Amino acid sequence: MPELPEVETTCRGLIPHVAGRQVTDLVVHQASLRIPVPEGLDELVGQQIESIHRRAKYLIFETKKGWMVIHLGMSGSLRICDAAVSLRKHDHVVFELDTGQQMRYHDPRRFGLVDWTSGAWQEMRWFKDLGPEPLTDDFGAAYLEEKARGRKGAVKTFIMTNQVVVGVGNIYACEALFMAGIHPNRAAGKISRKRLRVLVEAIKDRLTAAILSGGTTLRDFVREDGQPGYFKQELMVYGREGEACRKCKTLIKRCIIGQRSTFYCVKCQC
DNA sequence: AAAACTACCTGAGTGC
DNA sequence: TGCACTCAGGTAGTTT
Repeated sequence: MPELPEVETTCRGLIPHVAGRQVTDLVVHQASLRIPVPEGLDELVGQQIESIHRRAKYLIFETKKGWMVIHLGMSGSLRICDAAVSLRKHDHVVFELDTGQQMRYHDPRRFGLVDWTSGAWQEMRWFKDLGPEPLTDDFGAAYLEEKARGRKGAVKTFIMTNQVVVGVGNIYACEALFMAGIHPNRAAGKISRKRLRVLVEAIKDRLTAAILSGGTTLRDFVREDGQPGYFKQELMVYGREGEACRKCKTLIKRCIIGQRSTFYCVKCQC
């Protein structure tokens, strides 16, 4: 999926087109997503989108009547286009706006979700056990050290755990660990506070840089205007198995950690 | 409590 | 050209 930078890119791209606009109609072409698209989503019709927020990898659309929550799963995207543009396969939910444009939720693998609540969004099950946002001061070395204490599992799995910190997926976990010089398989609880500080800064740095590049497009991700993100060019290890390390020329290795492909440099990371 | 594994789904790529 | 197979950005839920 879209990890945090891709969701943030989508959020920023949607705001000029959607914030302050009214949703005049809504058509669900495929309700069978990660959870069924709820009936209550109809309440959105006639409402003005006051603003769009991001929490973790969730997009939150604010109206006076309630909140729509969208997660892009592994292959989802939200695009703005003219109503005349023909629908594509996997355009599952179409939102008609009072500008005459449409916002289309597209998701081949259907791991994403579209949800609605008339209560407080924070009370929804998606937000119950989430850790801090990585780009805020709530996420720091002291916090991470406390969380890591006693953990014997791989640090890579650890930083990808949403109860620890949100928004770090497989790409940016690999990239941040490379930048921090930490081997992805090292036990989380056995990393010094000094190195955790470096890791925290590496996570913030890579996520921030990726947002500036409009995210990483491997296959599916596109911004609201259909353009790809350009951070792929800056990847140091992800997807580079057998290629030369950009720092030391050693060939990049791939292994499986927590069922996920993991890329690292044996010389730069220990 | 934490770690390990499962399930959800389509499409692209590879090897035969 | 077709078939069988592997792999892919996430995460909630279940089992060990």
